[in-house]
Amino acid sequence: MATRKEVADKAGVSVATVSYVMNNKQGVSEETRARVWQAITELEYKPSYAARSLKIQKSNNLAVFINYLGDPFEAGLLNHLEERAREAGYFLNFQTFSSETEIEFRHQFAGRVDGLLLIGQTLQAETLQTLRANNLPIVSITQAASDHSFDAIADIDWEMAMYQLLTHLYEQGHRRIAFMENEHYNHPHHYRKIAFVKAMERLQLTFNEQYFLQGGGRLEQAQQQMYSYLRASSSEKFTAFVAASDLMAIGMLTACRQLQIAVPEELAICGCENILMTTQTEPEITTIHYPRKEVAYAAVDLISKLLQQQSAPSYKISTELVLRKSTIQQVSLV
Amino acid sequence: MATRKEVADKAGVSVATVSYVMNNKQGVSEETRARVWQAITELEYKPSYAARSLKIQKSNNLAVFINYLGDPFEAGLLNHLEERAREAGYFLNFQTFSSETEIEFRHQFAGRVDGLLLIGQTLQAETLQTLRANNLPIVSITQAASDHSFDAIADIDWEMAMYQLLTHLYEQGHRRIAFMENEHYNHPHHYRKIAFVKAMERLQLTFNEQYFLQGGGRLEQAQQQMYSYLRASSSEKFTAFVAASDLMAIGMLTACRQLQIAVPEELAICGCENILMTTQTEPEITTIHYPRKEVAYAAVDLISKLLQQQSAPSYKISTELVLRKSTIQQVSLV
DNA sequence: TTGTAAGCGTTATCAA
DNA sequence: TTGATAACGCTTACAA
Repeated sequence: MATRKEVADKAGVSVATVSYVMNNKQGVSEETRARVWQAITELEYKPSYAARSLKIQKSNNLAVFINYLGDPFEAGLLNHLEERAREAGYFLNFQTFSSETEIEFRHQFAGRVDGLLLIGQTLQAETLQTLRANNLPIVSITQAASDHSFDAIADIDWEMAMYQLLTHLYEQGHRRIAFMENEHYNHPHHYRKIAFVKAMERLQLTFNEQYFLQGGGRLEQAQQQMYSYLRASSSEKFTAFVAASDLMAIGMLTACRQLQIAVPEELAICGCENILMTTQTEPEITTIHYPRKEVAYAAVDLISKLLQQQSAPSYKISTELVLRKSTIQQVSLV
Repeated sequence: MATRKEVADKAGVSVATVSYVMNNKQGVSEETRARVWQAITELEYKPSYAARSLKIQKSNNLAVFINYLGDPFEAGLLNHLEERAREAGYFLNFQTFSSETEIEFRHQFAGRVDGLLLIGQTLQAETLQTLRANNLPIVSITQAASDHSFDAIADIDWEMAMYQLLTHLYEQGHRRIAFMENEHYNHPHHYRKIAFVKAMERLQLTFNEQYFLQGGGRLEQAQQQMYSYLRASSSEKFTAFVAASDLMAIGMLTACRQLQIAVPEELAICGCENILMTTQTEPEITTIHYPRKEVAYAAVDLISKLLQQQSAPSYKISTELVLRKSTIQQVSLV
């Protein structure tokens, strides 16, 4: 790799001039500028990121805390995050986050990234403090369950969305509506449970802890839990299930097929997110649409602003229900 | 952020000594070592990555060229890559790669990452040359279609696997076997087509260009192409389809369901990779198992070795077929 | 319009 | 066993 010094020598100027040219500063004569560019091209000179970072105290790297790349919802979000980050000149470091590794984790980022993008995780107070001390702005995509204030949040209006979804089920005649949750509290799914509970209360529907199955956010576990639930003989069964994620909804649907439970006739199932796979199942799955591209772009824009000391108000949009066969019956239950 | 100088002052030693302690060099008295550690802890000192990178000319970052994060196969691979990279002390930069951006792309990495992890892409000769000039080792996960030699490759034995898959179809009575390809040549799917062609020849099965449908690697396109194919009236129809990816196989299955074509009775469908979703469809999909964790770990290990100037021989393992209902009939076609 | 030089926070060589 | 000090390659006053 050619260095700036070599370019300077070749062009017969000082190193400073090379910098001026590289950074498009004005006050350099056209003639010198051309000569310097020529040398740059010939030597295939590329500035050193490390040196530049050290000097300006910026890395142009952003860390993204992910929960599980095997979830298509998250992968889709990351896809768009990366897209937008590139436009903005950032490199992204994807980091799988879990509570077990949180403590060693929190010291990893100072000086290595300029900011953090979370996906609905709940951080320990001390982690938050360390990150703050290192002057790292934090933007969360999707609301975390605990409300420690990040610098900004980009999300949909979950309470509204969940209320709409439950209203739809209510109109279809459902009264006993259960929820497949993700029992890990520091996970974006957890806030969806909170929204579910609020919506149930608002509709004055009864529920208790029995109404919550633990799917762990994973398809396999959701499928297995649903299977157990369906096999357990119980006098009063639920008539509808909301899953905290589409992936879990898909697992539940498979459990129903295995046990020959008709969906939606015997049981309605719906999810959150609207991942592509919900259109490939039989029946297709009713869900809450989560506009991944829009939210991801907003999140990158927010953190860009924060890094330029601009104000960055949180972004929260309303969204739509996607009604599909898994909750729609010809004849209502009522 | 405290710097090394502050630590040195606080501990009453020189900056060099702090470095010795941080890097666990021997030759420092226990007493000084303790004093320095104390200062480090109290000041919450963390070494600066940028400074360190500049000095030792290493970033401990690796770039990963991805094709499409929306494909669960790739996302799964990345999940394991990240896992292993973390153990090895690397941060990963995921970069969506496409031919359109390849030219600007190739200058982005010098000095910013220590090496590259590809996922079956085919690079232009000049890109390869630039990367080489910058002394970046390149390891490819899955074989690229063109055989420019990377420093190492971690993959399964596609030719063997595809031959096994076709043999299975052959034994089920199929003779007219088509392939849903990904027409983008610089993509891992492309090598699977090559393996398919070889296996067809080995089994002495006839085929021509009509035998290839273009699915673009995406579920939506595969579904649509399959739909068109199925609707087009043709005297001689294929009896089996191999898709270059499971995602495309799923799209094809949906097209069949939409047109009420029975799988596997009227048409057999199978894929490659064995993503989780192939167990959630009706019928479940026969596929080639791709051990993502194993291959991903191997790839990170290979690049680690290369970065330590150790020899790193390519890794190629045989794999297994996963037989499921989408290709298995009670009564054979023969 | 261009050059000089200090400094970013490390590592590592050489002395002491 | 420890301390000075010269790089690493860049940015940016300030000087010329």
